[in-house]
Amino acid sequence: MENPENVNPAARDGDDARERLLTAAEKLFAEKGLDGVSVRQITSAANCNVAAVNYHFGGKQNLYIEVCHQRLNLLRELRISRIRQVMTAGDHEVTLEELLAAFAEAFMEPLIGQEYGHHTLKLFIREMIDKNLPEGMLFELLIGPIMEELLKALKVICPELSQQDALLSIQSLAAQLARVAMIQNLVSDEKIKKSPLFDLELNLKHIVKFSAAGIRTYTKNANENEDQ
Amino acid sequence: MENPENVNPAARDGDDARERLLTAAEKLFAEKGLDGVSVRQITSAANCNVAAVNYHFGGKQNLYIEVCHQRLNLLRELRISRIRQVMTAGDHEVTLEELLAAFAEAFMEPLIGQEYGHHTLKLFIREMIDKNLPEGMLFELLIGPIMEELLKALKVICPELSQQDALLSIQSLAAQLARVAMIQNLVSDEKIKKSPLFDLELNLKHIVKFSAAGIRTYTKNANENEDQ
DNA sequence: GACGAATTCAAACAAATGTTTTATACTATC
DNA sequence: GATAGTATAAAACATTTGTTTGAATTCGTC
Repeated sequence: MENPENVNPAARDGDDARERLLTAAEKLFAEKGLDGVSVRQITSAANCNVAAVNYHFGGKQNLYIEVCHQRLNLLRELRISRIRQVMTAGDHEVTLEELLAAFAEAFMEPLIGQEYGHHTLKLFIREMIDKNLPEGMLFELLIGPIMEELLKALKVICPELSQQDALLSIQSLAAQLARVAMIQNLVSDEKIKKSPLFDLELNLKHIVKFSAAGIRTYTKNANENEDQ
Repeated sequence: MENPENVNPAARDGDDARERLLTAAEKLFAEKGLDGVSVRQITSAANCNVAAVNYHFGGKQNLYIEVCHQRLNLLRELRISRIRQVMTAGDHEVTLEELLAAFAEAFMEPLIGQEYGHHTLKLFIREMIDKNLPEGMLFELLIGPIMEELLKALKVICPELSQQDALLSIQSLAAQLARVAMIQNLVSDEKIKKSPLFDLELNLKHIVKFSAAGIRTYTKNANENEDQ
């Protein structure tokens, strides 16, 4: 109490061991997954004892869940706020391409570039392959809310679009974005990365154009019936 | 020896230990990945001694590479032959939708349904996240040749399509298909699976329509310049 | 300064890992 | 039937794993 600014001396620079463990674990788990990292790797990266993980979190798995929880919440808020921001810009009617471009940016931004943002996608892909999180956590905390938000926005712009077609289109969009993020992060060969096909801007432009056309296929003939 | 039909008793039903190891390892590696499976799990599934892996393959990793090699070759031939088959059907001009649908089928078929085909996608996704195969093996044995084949077919149907637009479109298509395969395999919740959004046929129809529209965006205004 | 609680630490735990070793069984050839 | 080469087997190898223990240290509070 004597020091009103730093009541807890360990909190000097957020330097609690618990906090150090979280940041060290976040980076390591994202890189190599739950089973790819040993408790000793984490604790030595966090500069604390092996027992600290069990003391503060009650086990390796709990630490993993805690880390994912933080990351999921952050990611969700980033993306949702970006969608809302575009939809309420207000100076003019939002075009379909603008919405898709904004979502594409919101989708990609946390997944590429940053120090450990680089590995965030890895973490979630890994989670889809071998699940370590509680059932449904990924959907409830991330996928569900974002889909809902994008669906709402899409319906404003394309009112004729049926719920089902909208959802299918959203998933097509997300799939393409995930692929680009994957490639941006995972292709290590530098000379391949220079190829225009791996250029981020080019890919995003393509995906927006490609997907807008796909979506308009549903809006154009909403009352016709064209397939054979 | 006295039995002329089975000169080698171990070969009775292809029951070499080496062969048993390959099939057991294929299934297990696909499910859990290289690091997710222990040598003892493999050998006990193959009904042989722990040392057999090192004796026949010189180590766990070599066995993994051997398994992947087989699987990659099989997958590539399946898909390429399916593309060629459609393109040389010959009774009429192949439409864009027909090609896309054929590729979609060729892409999905080995990834869903079968006993261990179920896990093939897992194996490759895992390989993208943490690489255990020799550098470039995945691209050279699978992705590259298939892209080339599909590119060739696409150019026949859409001669106006530039090489770059064609490649981008192919990747958009593959990304969407990979997502569907992923969901088909990985979503365990049965009541979610019943949702029309997870219906395989519906998704494939959507992807063909959606992607055909996307591709035609490039062919329609090959000489115009429409984006602002 | 002293007390009790919270935290850190070195050490040890049992279990599981990939691989190697050494010995035993098999199989074909002479 | 003996012999060389191949295959299987049980056991031991040295590491590494996540977690627990119990003592030492630090903390806020009186």
